[in-house]
Amino acid sequence: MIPLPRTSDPEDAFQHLPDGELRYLLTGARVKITSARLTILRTLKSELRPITASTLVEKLTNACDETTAYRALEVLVKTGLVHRIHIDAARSYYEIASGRKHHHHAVCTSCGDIEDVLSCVSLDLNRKANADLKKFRHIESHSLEFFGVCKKCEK
Amino acid sequence: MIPLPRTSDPEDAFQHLPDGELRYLLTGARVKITSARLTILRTLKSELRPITASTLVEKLTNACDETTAYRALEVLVKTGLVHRIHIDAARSYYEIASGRKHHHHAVCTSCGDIEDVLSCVSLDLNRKANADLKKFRHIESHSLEFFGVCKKCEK
DNA sequence: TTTAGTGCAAATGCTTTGCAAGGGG
DNA sequence: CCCCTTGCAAAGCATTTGCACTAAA
Repeated sequence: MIPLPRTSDPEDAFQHLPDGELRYLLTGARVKITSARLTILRTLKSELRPITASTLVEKLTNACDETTAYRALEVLVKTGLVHRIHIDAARSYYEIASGRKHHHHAVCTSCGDIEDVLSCVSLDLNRKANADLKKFRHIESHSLEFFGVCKKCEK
Repeated sequence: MIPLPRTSDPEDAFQHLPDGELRYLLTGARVKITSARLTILRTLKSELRPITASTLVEKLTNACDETTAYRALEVLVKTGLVHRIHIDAARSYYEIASGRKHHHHAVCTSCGDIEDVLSCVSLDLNRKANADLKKFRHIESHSLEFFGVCKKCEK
């Protein structure tokens, strides 16, 4: 069996470009490749935890306007490339979705630090919830956040 | 065995008053009994689902100022008599806590309707999450919300 | 070339704050 | 009587919108 030439891989079309992978993701999501979207994806990818829109804009150091960031985030959330998280009412947090396994978050109620919860605490949660519901036929997703005081703040 | 006289029950001291139970709850929480707090508790108690601060204020029909409602809610959440829920970033939702079992919510992503999830989908969630965490010694609570399109909106 | 994205300014909506007056324990 | 709570007005922030301009496909 002859290996397919590398160029038959659609991802290759982007590999020689900067942000090749991100361009590929945006194309796959059927949205335009713009520098705001690329920069936001690149920034979120480098983050270890979810960040707020204003933190994001700071890190972009004027690569784009705040309004543009909100609009780009909206698009990225809709395409599923970015996840929006609701920890408190004050603001939304964003994290890269692509390439990450389903996970949850533990939030320090004192300093706000966030740690991922990778273990599968949530096996079958949607199905179990569904069994209990009258108004819903299908549950599509869930959000699960844990709260406590982290070790640093405990002291 | 002679039954204790009813007056030995501390709750009785409030039972003959309007909102006796609510007064008892506020006293137990060591906060002042004010008409704003009583009205808010009474209103939330009559609600079938969590409501926003502005919906609450509408229902109070000027029983108190909006600012007072926010301040009262703050106190009630701190005492644990009311739960604050973060479904989206736009606003907080509130529900009576007292007398209700631990439960979660299913939220319609189309119309915003909310149904309680009573079944125990979350057995041992905190402990399981804790086993996975480096930055935390104890997880104290969690929030779990389900999302889907309700039957009405499905059509 | 055509549609979608951008920047800037202004508006919106929820929530908080300052301050003087009022009410609960 | 003292302190906490209230009402009103104004401020604060995160987010959205309108509009003319620019850039992606």
